[in-house]
Amino acid sequence: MASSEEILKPRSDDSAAPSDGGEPSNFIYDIIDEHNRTGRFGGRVHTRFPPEPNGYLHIGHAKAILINYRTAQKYGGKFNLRFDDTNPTKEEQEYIDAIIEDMRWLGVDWEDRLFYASDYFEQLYEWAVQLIKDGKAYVDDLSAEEIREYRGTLTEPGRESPYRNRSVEENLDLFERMKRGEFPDGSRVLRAKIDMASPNMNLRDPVMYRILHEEHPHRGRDWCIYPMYDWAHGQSDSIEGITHSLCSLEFEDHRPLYDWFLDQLGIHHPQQIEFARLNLTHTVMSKRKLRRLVEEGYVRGWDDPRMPTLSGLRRRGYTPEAIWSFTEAIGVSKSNSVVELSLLEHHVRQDLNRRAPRVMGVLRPLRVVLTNYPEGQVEQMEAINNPEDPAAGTRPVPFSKVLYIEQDDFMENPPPKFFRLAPGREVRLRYAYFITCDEVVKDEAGNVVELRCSYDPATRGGDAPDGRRPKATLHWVSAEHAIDAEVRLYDTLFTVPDPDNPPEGKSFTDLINPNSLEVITGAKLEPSVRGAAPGTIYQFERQGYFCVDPDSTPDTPVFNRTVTLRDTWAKIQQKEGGA
RNA sequence: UGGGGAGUCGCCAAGUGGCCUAAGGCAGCGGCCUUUGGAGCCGCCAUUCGCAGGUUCGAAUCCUGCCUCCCCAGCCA
Repeated sequence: MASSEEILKPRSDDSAAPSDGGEPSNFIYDIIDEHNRTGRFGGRVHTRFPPEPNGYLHIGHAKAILINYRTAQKYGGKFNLRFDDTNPTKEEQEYIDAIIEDMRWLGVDWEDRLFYASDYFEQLYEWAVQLIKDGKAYVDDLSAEEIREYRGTLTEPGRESPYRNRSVEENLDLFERMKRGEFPDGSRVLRAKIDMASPNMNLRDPVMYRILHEEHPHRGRDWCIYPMYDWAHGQSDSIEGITHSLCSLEFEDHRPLYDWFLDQLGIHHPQQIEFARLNLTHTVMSKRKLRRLVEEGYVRGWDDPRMPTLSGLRRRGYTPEAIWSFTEAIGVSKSNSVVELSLLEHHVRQDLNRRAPRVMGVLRPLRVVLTNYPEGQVEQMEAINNPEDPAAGTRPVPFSKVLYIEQDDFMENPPPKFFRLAPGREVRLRYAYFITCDEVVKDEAGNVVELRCSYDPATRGGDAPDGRRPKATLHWVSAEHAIDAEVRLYDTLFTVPDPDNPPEGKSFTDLINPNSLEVITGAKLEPSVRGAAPGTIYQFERQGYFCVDPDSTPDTPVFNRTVTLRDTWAKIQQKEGGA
C-alpha cells in the first residue's frame, strides 16, 4: 500500500483552506475552519468511521471512510475505527473481520484506535442511570405496537405513555432488573423523556434500551439490554474525543437528539455534520439489497467481481488508488446524487494505465498460419512492458509459424472504417512482422476457421524499410507457446442505470443483467503470464485490464476483466448500427 | 396539509454581491499524434444558475412567494 502514500499525504497549507489547485475544498472543511477560527475544539480534529458489522463494505462506505480519513489528515488530526455493534441480532464476527481487511486494503490507518461501541456499554449504562435520576428517562412497559400507536404520526402529535411518570426509584429498580435479565425480550424499554408532541419524531421519547437475550459477537453474554443507535452513537463519539462526527444525510434530523443526550450529560460534545451518500448507476448500494443478491444466489458471494463491495472491486482488479482518486473526484456535498459508473471506470483506467504491465492475450482465437515462415523456427520478439513506464523494461515474446489472433480482428467483407485484417490486406503484428492475408479457410458451415497469411521478413520488429505503415496493429500469440486461460468478462450487474427504482410491479432483481458474466474458456495468453499470483493485474493490449482470480489453478489461470480499454472502433460500430 | 434537507451543463461539482457573458472532472463531439482504433495532446460543449417577483449601480450569490425532489412515524443503523 506504499504507493498510496503520495496520494494520502495531507496537504500542508494555512488554515484558510484555499483552493490553490490542490485538494478541493468542501463545506465540511469550511465548518471546521470556522471551528478553528473560534477555537471550539482547540484546533483539534478527530473523526471516525463507525460501521455496523452486519454486512460487507461497499464503494459508498469507501466514500464515507475517506471523507472522514482525509478530513483528519488535512488538519493533522486523528481517525478512529469504531464498530457500532449495538444490535447482536444482526451482527457477526465475519463482518468485523471483513471490514477490517477491507479498510486496511483501502489504506486508511487508525493506528491503535480500533474501538467497539460495545466496550462502552458499562459507561452507557451509568449514564442512563444518571438520566433516570435526573427524571429524564423512564422504563416503559408498553408493547412495541403500543409505542408505535402512542408515537402519533408525521402530522399529529403523540401521546404520553401511562408509564411516563413513574418514580425515579421504580425506574431505577426496573432498569436494573432489565439489565439483570429478569424480563423477556420486548417486555420493556428504557425511553428518554423529551417531548411526545415534537414535530421531530426522533424527539418523541426515543427508545434508549431494548431487552435482547442474545449472544453478542464482541461481548458474548455479558448483556441482555442493548442501547439503540441514538443513545450509543453520540456518547461513543464523546468518549473517544471525536470533534467532527461525519455521517450521512438521513441522520440530519437525529442531530437534535444527538445534541440533547450530550447536553443532558454535560460531556464532550462533538459536532455532527451530514453529507450525501454515494449512489452509483447500474448497481445497488443498500446492504439489504446486496445481501439479497448474495443470499439468493444472483452473485457468487460478497466478493463477486460484479458487486460494488470493496472485496468485489478488489477481486475485479480495482486498486485502492483508483478508489481514492474517484472519491476525491466526486466531491462532498449535501445534494442527493447518482454518479455515473463511467467516472469510476475512468479512475481505474487512469491508475492501471500508469502501472499495469502490458501483455498479449487472445480471447477468441482465430488460427493464422504464416505460409512462408520457416517450419519449426521460433523467434523471441522484444515487447515493451509498459509504454507509460520506461523503467518497466521489455520482455521476449515467442513468435512462430502458427499464431492466434482475435476473431474480431478479421473480417471477410470489411466495412469502410474497419482497418484490421481482411483478405488481401496487410496489417502489423505488434512487435513482430507485417502479414498479409492470402487465403481464408472455412469449415463446412462457412465459418472462418483459419487464415493463411504471408509475412514480410523485412518488417521484423514492426517497421518497414520502405516506410509502409499499416493502419492496424494486431495482438497475437504463438500457438505452440500459448497458455490456456479462463477469462471472465463482466458487464454491469443491472441493465438499467437506476435499479433502485424498478417499474411498477417489478423488483430490482428483475433488472439484473443476464449477461453480466460471460465466461471464456479457450483464451490464449502469451507465456510470460504463467504463474502470476492472484491479484496480479495486466493490460491485455487493445482489450482491457485483467486481474488474476483466486480461482486460478497452476495449469489454467483465471482472469477477471476489470474494465475494457476505451474502444473507438466499438463506438463507430455502435453509431453505424453495425454488427 | 408536521419537521428536516436539497435544487448550477447528460452525470458529479466549484462558486459565499462586482475579476461569473459561471471553475474543474466524467460523458459527448471534432482534430492531431500513435508499432495498443490504448495512452497523450488540442479544440468544442451553461449569456445561464428550479420558477416568478423584488432589493442593488451590479445577484447564481441578499429578500419574498411558489415549484420539484429526498429523509423521518424500527424495541434497525
